[in-house]
Amino acid sequence: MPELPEVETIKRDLKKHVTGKMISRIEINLPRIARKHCNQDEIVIRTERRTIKEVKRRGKFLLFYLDSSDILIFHLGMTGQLLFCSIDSPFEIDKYTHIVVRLKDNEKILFRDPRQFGQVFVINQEELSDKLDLGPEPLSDGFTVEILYSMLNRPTKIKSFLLDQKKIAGIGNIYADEILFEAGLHPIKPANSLNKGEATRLFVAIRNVLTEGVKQRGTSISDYVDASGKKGNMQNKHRVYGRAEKPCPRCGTNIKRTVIGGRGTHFCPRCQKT
DNA sequence: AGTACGCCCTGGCCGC
DNA sequence: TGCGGCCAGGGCGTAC
Repeated sequence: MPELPEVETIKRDLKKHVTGKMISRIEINLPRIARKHCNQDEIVIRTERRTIKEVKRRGKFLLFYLDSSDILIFHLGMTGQLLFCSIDSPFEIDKYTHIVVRLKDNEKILFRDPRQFGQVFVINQEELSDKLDLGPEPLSDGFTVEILYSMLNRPTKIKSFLLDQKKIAGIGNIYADEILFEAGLHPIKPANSLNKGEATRLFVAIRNVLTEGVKQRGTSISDYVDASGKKGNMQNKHRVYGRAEKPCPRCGTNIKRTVIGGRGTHFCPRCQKT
């Protein structure tokens, strides 16, 4: 569910609500969510009575910088949600609420995740680049056509390339399909077959589609909601994702669905060239 | 070392 | 109404 635009939306919401606030205690009800990098007891100990200095995003990870040199990190997997809970915006702690981050005045951040693919862990700031192991942020100034072009040096299908977090951080299955439609590139096209012009089109499409996704506050197809529990609007703007056998908005040809790298892939067989 | 696939889970939807 | 089968936006471990 949550790709860069969704995590960015949640980050902006939580930043407003929790920056400068102290974590009284974290409760972890499902150990498997805390299986990576450190165990659940360590997470509890290293976050207790720590103040949240900053909230940031890196790829699809959400980062809470603490007043120690530690960072509390969440990944939402497929169905994860982070809900800010207060007197004004109460949320029920249900069977899918695996983590409760308790703040003062009965405020809380709830982590819900029906499919349990999410993760939580605490690492030191110095371990960040090592433990997350991500490619560049596609919306940052540091990401350029030249950098993108230099990474397109392998015969991997371009769709798989876009999904590889070590290449570019934050693109998931939905935005990958939308980006390739925007760029007019067939998802099976080998990455190293793109010429400079095609790489430029891909670069522009990555920026445009992700920026529009953030502007629309993300895509809500099933589980995704922001930190207030509200749905995004980007699903209404999709041109290929989830539109198999419906007409292409550009040429009218029926959109096709196939499977690439085990993921459902939607494309216009006429507009998108191999 | 790079790439492809099965698998981790649960819920929703479709067809019988 | 019930149930089996299939689908799902992510990432990892394993096998080449």
